[in-house]
Amino acid sequence: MEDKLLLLRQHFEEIVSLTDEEWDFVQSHFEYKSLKKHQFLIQVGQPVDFEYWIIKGLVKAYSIDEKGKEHILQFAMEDYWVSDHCAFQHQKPGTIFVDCLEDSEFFCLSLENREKICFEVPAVANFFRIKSNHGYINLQQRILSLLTMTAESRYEYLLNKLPKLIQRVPKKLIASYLGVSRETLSRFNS
Amino acid sequence: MEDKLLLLRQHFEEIVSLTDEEWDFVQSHFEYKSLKKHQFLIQVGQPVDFEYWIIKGLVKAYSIDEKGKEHILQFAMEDYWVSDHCAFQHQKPGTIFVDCLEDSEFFCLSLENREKICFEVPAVANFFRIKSNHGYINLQQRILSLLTMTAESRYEYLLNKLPKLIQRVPKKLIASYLGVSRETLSRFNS
DNA sequence: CTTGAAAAGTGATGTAGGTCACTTTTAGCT
DNA sequence: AGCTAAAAGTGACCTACATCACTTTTCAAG
Repeated sequence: MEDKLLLLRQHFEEIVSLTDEEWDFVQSHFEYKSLKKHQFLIQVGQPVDFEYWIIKGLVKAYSIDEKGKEHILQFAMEDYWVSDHCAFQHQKPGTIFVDCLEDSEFFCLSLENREKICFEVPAVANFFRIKSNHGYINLQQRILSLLTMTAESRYEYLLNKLPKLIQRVPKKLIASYLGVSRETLSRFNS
Repeated sequence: MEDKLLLLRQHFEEIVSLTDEEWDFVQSHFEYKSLKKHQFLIQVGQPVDFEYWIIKGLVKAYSIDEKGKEHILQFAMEDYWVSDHCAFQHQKPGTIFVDCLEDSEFFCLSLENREKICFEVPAVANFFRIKSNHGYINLQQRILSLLTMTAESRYEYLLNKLPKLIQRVPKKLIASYLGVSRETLSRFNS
């Protein structure tokens, strides 16, 4: 476990500096969790008690429309944060599903604990501020890509940006992330 | 000007508490700017020295594709923050345009000053953290709407969510925000 | 190594929404 | 009030992509 916590510390220290005492305080507010492939981290209608930092593994966050079709909001793997941020922030029931595409391990942070460490250790508030800002920028890029690009160029773009991801995820899920049908995506390569 | 700064303080205090001394310190790091309709706040290729809190007015943030078509990332009005967050954060040249749809006034915050007040006044770091988180949640919603909804229902959704905005913005810009052509949008009402 | 299920590929056909060209309406300036 | 330019509406036609139905390939579990 120490090695895993060290990874988390490194993740924080990529952005802000923490003293050993600060880190001891911070790390004591995380819980550990591990799940097998196909198990759910978050489900629609269930409480969302945590946001999760992924130690290892791969998950998908998605919602299901009236027709039963899956729409993928995010893939998240090692070193990513994932949650139903909306439900988590407002402590409401989940609005999306998050489940594991591979066996996965997480460090879990409750809202109460997050606010505690943010108000106790300013560097942590700055860490989350900067992280959140990066996330915002990424989503803006994705919106632009949905507005400006064809399905095919969105696919090429993703191939370049996250080649590793494509290896680990079935194409039909990539299609659902790009907002295109499985069949259409399949016709792109050829 | 005092009244305008008071508005800004209220904006901060909706989320965090600040002492008078803290506020004095914080407010001294903002600059005031005012622009007429059609003037640019940010331009592609130009330095992005600030992020802007809108005291009054309305702006659009957009990019222009190879075919010269405009794609609107965001409308922002009173009490909103706006910038080219990506360029601002990395101090790179602008990647989008932001211009005024109405005469507008802003408080401007440089990156240096933002980091200064965030590291000096922890409440401010928490303010931006929480704000940024809200922004992230909004963008996620918009991505979901682009993935799951038809152009028509996205329009209806927007009509319900921001009726005031529709009054102030020409429909062709709404179309560009929704990712639909002007002509198609025009056929929805009828 | 086999086998059953999930994933991927493929053809035929349907449709939401785009594009182009033109008309009508609205709104800002002098 | 009168004029110009931008905005909005509309018809005809086009295309990217969806959907459906089916086949082939891949892969994991016994």
